[in-house]
Amino acid sequence: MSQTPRQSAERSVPTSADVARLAGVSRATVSYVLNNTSSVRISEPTRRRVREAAEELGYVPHAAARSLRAGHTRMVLLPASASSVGPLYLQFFNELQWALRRLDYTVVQYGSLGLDGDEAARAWAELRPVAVVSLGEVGLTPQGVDILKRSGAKAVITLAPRRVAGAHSLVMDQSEVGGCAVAHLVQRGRRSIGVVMPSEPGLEHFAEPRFEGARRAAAGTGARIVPLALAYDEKSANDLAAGWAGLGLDAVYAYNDEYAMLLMRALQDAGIDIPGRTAVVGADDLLLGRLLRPRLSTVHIDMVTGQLLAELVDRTVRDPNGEPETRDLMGARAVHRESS
Amino acid sequence: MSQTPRQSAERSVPTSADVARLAGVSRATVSYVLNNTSSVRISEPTRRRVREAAEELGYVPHAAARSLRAGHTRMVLLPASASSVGPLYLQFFNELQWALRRLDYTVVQYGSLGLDGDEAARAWAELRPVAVVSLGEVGLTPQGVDILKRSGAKAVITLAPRRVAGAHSLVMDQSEVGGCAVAHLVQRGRRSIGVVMPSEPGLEHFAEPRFEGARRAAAGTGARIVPLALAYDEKSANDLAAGWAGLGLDAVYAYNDEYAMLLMRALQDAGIDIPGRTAVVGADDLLLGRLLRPRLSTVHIDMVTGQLLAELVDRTVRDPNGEPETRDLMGARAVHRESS
DNA sequence: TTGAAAGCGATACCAC
DNA sequence: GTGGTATCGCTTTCAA
Repeated sequence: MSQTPRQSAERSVPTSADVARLAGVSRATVSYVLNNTSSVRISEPTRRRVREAAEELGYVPHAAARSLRAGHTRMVLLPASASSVGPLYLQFFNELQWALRRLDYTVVQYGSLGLDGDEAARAWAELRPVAVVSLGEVGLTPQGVDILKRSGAKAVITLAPRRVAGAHSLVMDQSEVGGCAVAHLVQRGRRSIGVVMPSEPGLEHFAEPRFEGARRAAAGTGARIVPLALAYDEKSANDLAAGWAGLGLDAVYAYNDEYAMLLMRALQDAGIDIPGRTAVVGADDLLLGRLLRPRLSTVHIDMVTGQLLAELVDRTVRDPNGEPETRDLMGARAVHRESS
Repeated sequence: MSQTPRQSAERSVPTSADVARLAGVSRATVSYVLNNTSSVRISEPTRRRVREAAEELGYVPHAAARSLRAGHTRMVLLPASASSVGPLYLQFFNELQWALRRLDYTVVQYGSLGLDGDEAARAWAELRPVAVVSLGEVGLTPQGVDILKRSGAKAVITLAPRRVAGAHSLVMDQSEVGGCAVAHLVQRGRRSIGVVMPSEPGLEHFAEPRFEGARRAAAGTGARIVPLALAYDEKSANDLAAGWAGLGLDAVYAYNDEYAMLLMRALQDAGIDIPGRTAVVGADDLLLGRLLRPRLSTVHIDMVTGQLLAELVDRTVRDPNGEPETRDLMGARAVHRESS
């Protein structure tokens, strides 16, 4: 190989041994000083010499070495939610990161796009995270949970629509969203209700439970539910709107506000009066929905706060043998505006 | 402390030594088999025994130990972009992750919310990433870059509005966006142009260059530029609209499509004709902007593809001593619809 | 074809 | 107060 890096300056990465040498002390002393170890008293001059040496060399401790020695990490791994991030999730994510860092965890998002459930779990396990908080982007299986636990994860928490065996499942029951929307429409006298299913991949985990919730809410009310495929582009919306009359619907729950805005515009352009002829309801309570005319009715989702979840993570890490709680952490309520 | 974990089963994490023991071979053999080391021939029966043992124990290699031994990682660290992620960034991010994983890198987003530049750089450096790709969420200083390089990062790449000394700076010149918008407005005969500055923290890195670009585009045309603070809520928009007449503006460039939609609605509600009395231009070319009436004019941004950036990362990792290229990777063009 | 052993960097126990 | 040193899990050279 011609890759011998001899010419490059390639000043190698300083280690604690380098710091020790420069400060004229042992590596142990360096460790004590830099970690403020309280069980040992180091004289002030020594401390200063060590600190200065570390500063001068630009010493940064090696996380891998440290965690190897320690036998555990403080890493909380969040599978990176690629698709399906609305502003709601984003805010939640930020809160969670904040709160976890305050609890002295290192928060790392791991890009798992295109890995299947168990591949992903293995990849995560290699990093030996102390906790994994999955938001349901990757289908975490019971085997996946087992892999993670066997590799030392103290807490495996899913915020998925469905429960996952073995994990502390915090179910965010998406079906409530669909349920609220349809209950609202039924209550307002609608009986023939379309439910938009986004064609975009990755949204099924959310769309299907929402649809199920819609179906359940309609059961026994005499209302019928019709699934409607819709892609997030104007053509798809116009096609759907063009055949609207033939569907015989008097209302539609459009998965979320963005799809609802798209569909509502197409319906308006097709001459369908809203809410007169067809009522439209979205979900997520986006600001933009309020700007439409008529104003978009929606389902407001109360998300668990990041703070709360961070505390659960911490509690579970400290007592991993507590009973996995399966709690529902999402509240949903319909917000009536003008489109329904 | 009463935390002695003696009662818990606490089956400890399997290591390669455990696999070796179970398979009746040495740790070296285990390593050879599991890594498909080609420089050494292992008999097929042995291979199978090792594989089965690993499977049975649920063995997952310890990334920290491996990289400690190897002296380097394949980790590409992306500071997690907390605020300011539009759908545009999201797609780019996903592309980048995909492409990097295809090149056999481990992509990790590190939540750096609330850390200042050098703190953040030190935190990242602890993980010894082989590359850092910053999208400008954190103010990466030349010192920060130095810390990273000293800790072994082969590539430090910024996609920031501004150049950062020492890094391979891929400038995404946000000022072009503002420039395009204002040039478009001037060309259509507007001479008194408001430029929205979002009040939300974290957006300054984008908003300021965009504003600068706007100012430059107006210079010498006789048009005047007026900064307008606007928060992303209805009240702020209504307040701004209420005083609109007093501002004497015939056009506004609203930072991006979302702010533009918000402001446009408030202006319409205040009885301002658009585009007759005031033209409105956004940026990002969101689908939703096309749904408004009048349809929202915007600035379309051509983002560098994730694939391209991934290749640059890989090239830089392989040849860290190449000249840091400072390339502009963003194209912007105005899209005229109906609001201007 | 397989095994023994050194060593990556940091920590914490035990001597001095 | 401070210094030697064993150790964490893994890879890889050298010997057998």
